[in-house]
Formats: sequence, structure tokens, C-alpha cells
Amino acid sequence: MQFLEVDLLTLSMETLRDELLTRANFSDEEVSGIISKFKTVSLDKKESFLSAGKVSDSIAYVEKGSLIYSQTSPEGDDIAIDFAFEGDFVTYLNSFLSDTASDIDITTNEPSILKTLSKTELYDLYQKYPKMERTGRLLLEEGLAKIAKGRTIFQTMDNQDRYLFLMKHSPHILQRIPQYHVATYLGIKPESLSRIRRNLST
Amino acid sequence: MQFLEVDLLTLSMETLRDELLTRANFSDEEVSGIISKFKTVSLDKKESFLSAGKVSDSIAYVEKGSLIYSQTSPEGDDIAIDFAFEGDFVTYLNSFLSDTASDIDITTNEPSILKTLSKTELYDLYQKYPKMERTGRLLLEEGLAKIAKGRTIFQTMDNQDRYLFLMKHSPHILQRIPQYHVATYLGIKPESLSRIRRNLST
DNA sequence: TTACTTTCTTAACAATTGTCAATGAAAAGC
DNA sequence: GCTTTTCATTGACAATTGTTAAGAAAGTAA
Repeated sequence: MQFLEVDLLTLSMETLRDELLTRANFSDEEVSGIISKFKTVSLDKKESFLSAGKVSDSIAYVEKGSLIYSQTSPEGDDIAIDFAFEGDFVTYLNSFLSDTASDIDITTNEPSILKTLSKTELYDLYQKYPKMERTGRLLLEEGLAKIAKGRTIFQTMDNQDRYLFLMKHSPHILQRIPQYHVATYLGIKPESLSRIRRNLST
Repeated sequence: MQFLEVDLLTLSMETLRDELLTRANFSDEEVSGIISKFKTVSLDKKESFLSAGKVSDSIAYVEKGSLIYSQTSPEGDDIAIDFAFEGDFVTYLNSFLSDTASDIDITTNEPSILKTLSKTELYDLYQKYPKMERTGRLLLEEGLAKIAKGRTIFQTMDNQDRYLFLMKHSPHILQRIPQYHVATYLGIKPESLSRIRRNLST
């Protein structure tokens, strides 16, 4: 059991290493220096990574598991904003960049292993390894393109087409996230999603 | 008239200069070297900056005027995806990053003056001025935070609240963009936006 | 100015979604 | 095993939005 965990961590460490290596030509020592700053955090199901009211002062690389970004409406409903899976970087930029209180929660959807890095440590790394700026820029470019596409989906498709799009392009979301969270993520009520699914199966 | 235009260009040039200066400590020579690579382009109303089917191979800084990102639905309707105003950088990242054909159009909403830079020139600048990576990263961070917020609005607010949000946070859009474009931007039909406006005024 | 085009509003009806309440199924805890 | 909780589905009705078509208002050009 001990060995299994060590294997798992070793494997996961290499994943983050690959992530960094593919985006800039760091030397092995540089990559090790960067990775050594990350801290491993294990969270149970439904544990919080970021709570509304607190400042998002770190980023996390998802080694294993999944997380849900959610916002509580004035009526008290929880609305899913986004999801994160293995290989994703997690933070709430609106809070992170301006050091202001977050209006969203980020909680685990299942037991998860994260590699975290504080904002201070990240900025130290930018200072120490200027090539990191490129890694940061490339990750942000990909993230921006992805989320912009997501917003376009909302503007151009109706509810059923959004669900079909999710089935086609993000089946892992439907497999791993409870359906009522998928519904609010699509901007509709769980009952409406049930109806859409029923219509599709006939 | 000649003088007026020169004044205008000089003024506008300094705007882009400020944009660069505030995000990294470039020397005056560096800023001049960077800015000299931009080309000034004047477009009339409803002229195209990017057409669907073509690759987005340049970025543009909006010196004056406004532009509309739009997508044509399978039914042939034009849907506004985003708008750009003075001070914004314009490109379609999905196409720009992967050199694939764009599925959206970017056209001027009014006569506009743009400062354009080709992808090749931009990457040369990243190479020549490593500090540019930081400028790029910072612009992307702001852009990502902004567009992520926009998507959250879609997921958490109903149509009326989205319109009220736009009134409060982006009144310039309502002042300068035709209402039927604002409607599709909000994900609704122009007739629905009219109804919402009528309900609000009673 | 007049004529023309574009944009915005209105109304009636159809279609979709939300709301509320009840039931069934699946998962979690004991 | 059982019980309890959570989640998904269904149906009836209300509320909202889409559709279609018409006309009013605003903007453009001759």
C-alpha cells in the first residue's frame, strides 16, 4: 500500500513535469527547482479548495480527482460554473489577480490530489525563471481560447444543443459529475435536463 | 484637416505606448521598436477585419471605433459574440493559436482605426524582447478573468438580469451597438429584449 | 425636404422552460 | 442486511421566450 502510493506520486509528479517541459525548454535542474516548490495536498470528497469570501492566493495542479467551481445565488441555489479534472490548473483568477474576496467556491467532487503553489511562490518563480513567463502565457492562451469557446456555446446554441455539445466534446463531465450540477452548468434546471434527455432517447 | 489627422495619430500612438509601458518596464527605445512594427489600418463602417473561413493571423489594437465578433448560425442568423472598443486588443485566439480557419467574423461597427501586428511579427517581438512575454501574459490574465466572468453571468443570471448587468457595467455597449446585436449577444431574440425593456420601464 | 433603408416595438399564438409536488431509483451510512 | 439520504424522473400548471407579421420610429442618402 505504501509502495502503491509512492508509485502514484512518482507518476503524478512526472505528469506535472511533462506539462512544464512541453511548454518551454527548461533544463532538468530547472524543472526540479520549479516542481519542488509545489506542495502535495490530499482532499476528501466535498472538501473546499477555495471558499467564497476568501482570497484565491494559490494555484493548484489537479493530479487526481475532480473539482467543481460553484456560485451561490441570492436565492440560495448552488450553480456550477466550471469543472476541473486531472491535468487542469485550478485557481479563481478574478480573486487571484486583484487580491479580492472570491464570490465562488471550489470544492472537490471526489477524493483528489492537488499540487499547490502560492501566489508568492509563483511570482518568485517568474522572477527566477523568466522562461516561466512563456509557460504562463501559453497556459493562459489555451485557457482563454477554451473558455471563450464555452461562452460562444452559450450565446449561439439552445439548451438541447448545448447538452449534445457536452456529450460530444466533454463526455467525462457527464460520466463523473452529478447530473444536477451539469444542469446548472448548462444554465438550466435539473428537471429541464431530464426532459431534454427523455426527448433525445425517443 | 491634415494636421488634425496627424494629431490624432500622435495621440493614438501614445495610447498604445501607455498600454505597453504600464505592463512592463521597457525603455523608450524598446517601446519605439515595438510600436514601429504596428501598421495603421483605417476601416469604414461594416468592413471586415477577419472573415469566417480565413485564419486569424494578426492582432489589432483598437485606436478608435468599435468592432463586432459574430457567428453565422446554420439557419443563417448573425449572432454577436463579443464587442471591441478603444483600447482593446482584437484577435480570434481559437484560429490564431492553431492556424485553423475561423468560424466567426470580426467587422467594424463604425469607422475605425486599428494598429495591426502580424503573428510572425508578434513572435519575433517575443523573441527579441523577452519582457514582452510578461506583457502578453498580463493582457491574457485580464482577458481571461473578464471573459470567465462573462460566462458566469450567462450561467447564473436570467435574461433580464443579464441586461441589467450590461446596463450597469457596460453602458457603452448599449450606447454604441445596435440593439438587435445586443440581443443576440445576450443570447435572446431582439423581440425579447424589447419586451424586457418595456417591463423595466413600468 | 422627400424617399428609402434600417432598426425597434407591438401583438397573438406556439413552443419551451420554470415551478411545485410526488414517486422511484441509486448511493451512502449504519 | 437494513435504513436513510441523495439524486433523477415525471406530470400539471404557470411563466417566459420564440415565431410571425405588421407597423412605427429612427437613421441615411439623394
